[in-house]
Amino acid sequence: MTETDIRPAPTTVEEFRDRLAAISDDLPKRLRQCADYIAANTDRIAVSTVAELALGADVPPSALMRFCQILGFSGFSGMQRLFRDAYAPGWPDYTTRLTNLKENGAGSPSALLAEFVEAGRLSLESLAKAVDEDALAAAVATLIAADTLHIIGLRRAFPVASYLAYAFEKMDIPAMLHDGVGKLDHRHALRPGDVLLAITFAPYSEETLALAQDARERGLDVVAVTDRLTSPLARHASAVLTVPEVDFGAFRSLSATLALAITLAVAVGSGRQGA
Amino acid sequence: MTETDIRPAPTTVEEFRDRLAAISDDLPKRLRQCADYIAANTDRIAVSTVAELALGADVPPSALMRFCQILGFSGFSGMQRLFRDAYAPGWPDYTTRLTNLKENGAGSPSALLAEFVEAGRLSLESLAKAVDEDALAAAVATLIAADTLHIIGLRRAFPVASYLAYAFEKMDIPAMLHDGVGKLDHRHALRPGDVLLAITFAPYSEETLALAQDARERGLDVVAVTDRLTSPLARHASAVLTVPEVDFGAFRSLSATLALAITLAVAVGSGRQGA
DNA sequence: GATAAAATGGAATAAAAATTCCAAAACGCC
DNA sequence: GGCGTTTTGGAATTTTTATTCCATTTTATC
Repeated sequence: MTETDIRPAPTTVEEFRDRLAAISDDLPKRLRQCADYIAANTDRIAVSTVAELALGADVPPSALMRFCQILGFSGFSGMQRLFRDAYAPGWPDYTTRLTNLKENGAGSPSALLAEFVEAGRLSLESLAKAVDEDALAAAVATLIAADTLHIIGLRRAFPVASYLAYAFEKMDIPAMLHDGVGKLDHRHALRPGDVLLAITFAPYSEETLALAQDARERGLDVVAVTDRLTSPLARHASAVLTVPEVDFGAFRSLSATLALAITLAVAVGSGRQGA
Repeated sequence: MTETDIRPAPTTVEEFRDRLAAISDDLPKRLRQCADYIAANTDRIAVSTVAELALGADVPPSALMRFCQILGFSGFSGMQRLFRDAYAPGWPDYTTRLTNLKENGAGSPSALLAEFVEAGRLSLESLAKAVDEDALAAAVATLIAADTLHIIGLRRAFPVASYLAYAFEKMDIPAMLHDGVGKLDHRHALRPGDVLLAITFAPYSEETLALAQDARERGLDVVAVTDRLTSPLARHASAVLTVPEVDFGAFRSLSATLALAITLAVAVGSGRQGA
């Protein structure tokens, strides 16, 4: 580090992140530790002291001070001010409300709702954290290039499949929902150039796996939405998207799966528009 | 204030609020100011100094100190520690991740996903805040007392309806999904003692409204899941549940609606079990 | 492997914040 | 309106926290 990069301090959290990313490479060992720890714990800056953060990053306080100055602040206090001002906790009374709901007694409808809301929220958060961006991009690319989309998802995955069918229809994308009504077998509808979008979670639906295998054997691309990379569906798929859904009791929240589904739909929709 | 109420300090935000509410009445002028300001700005305790809060409450710092001690803390630092620690969960780096996803560029699949995840989360939070507990309890009671459940929800509400049908089936509750396949009209299946569970959002589906009206005219109870109390569906309903769903772009996240749906299903399921 | 430059750790210092204490003011009661 | 009690404001003190500085170690270069 030379002292030539005395640039003005970031004034927004955005700028802060940019600066952090920009300098993170080519930084000596201890300062790198600071950068890594701060990047992973940005949210704690507002409520911690130099000593606490230094302990967390496993560096002496003076190293952290130097780090703040390299970022352009006059010191730690300047950096902290940025985050204290921007600080807006996610509990403007939401957490309180949840607790109130649960206090109605275990098993009461309100308490159940609180549990499912929480399960949904956790699912969404895990999805954001765990999503494989490359796999997502690959799946979207595959779907954009397809002629007709075939969608299958049965039992608990059926709501997702039907939502996808609805979304594709809205966007004038040719799509066919294989819903198993009347035990009809529509596999002859799979034509070269088509793509199958299959959704299933443990215990995996036989019909879904069978259709995926069939599609694969005919040379079609298969995009899989499932719960684990080791899912049997993954074997037949060219792109696999996993969704870490949190269950409460016997029921899957589906929030995360639906968020992923609608993302696929809209991404494919806008991708095709441009094409 | 006498000094006899030296009770132990609150150890959770809940306890804090309770204590605050308990003492807020019968407090001298300055301390009352503290209580009011703190109640309205609880979220800033973690990131403020005594001086800053005192300024905000328009009292001298020493008054705020006294206030902290009345609450049971040894001083301001003790109170602040509670909020700094409580703040730890919530976003263990979830927000960071969201920002990263969005940085992939507007319109990219990752950025879209971030938006939908956020929309889902907001929807769930609003649901928790806005849910009418009495209406929910009433709806559950109605559904428990029913002979057969009829479920209708078309277009964007169809995933919800199908999920409900799946859940009821899993729990051996007699339920019939009116899905409009083949333009078949199943209204003759509505029999006295049955209940209709109807779901629709603006723009409201004609078929759903018609079936609800029909059911109502035959004297059946109708439980409505919709977006506003003034929805046309509400006119035909004996119990109305509203879901404040946040949209992103043209698409509804459905997270909150599904959470509500699954709550209904499980509450009804356990209610019938006990009966 | 010698030399210069950079990086580091920790002790010393400065600054800021929290906390106490008490004299003065306000209040309630007779 | 006087008297005891409670409340108040602010200055003094203590504690915590941030920051600087420099001797020592590490690293890079030749």
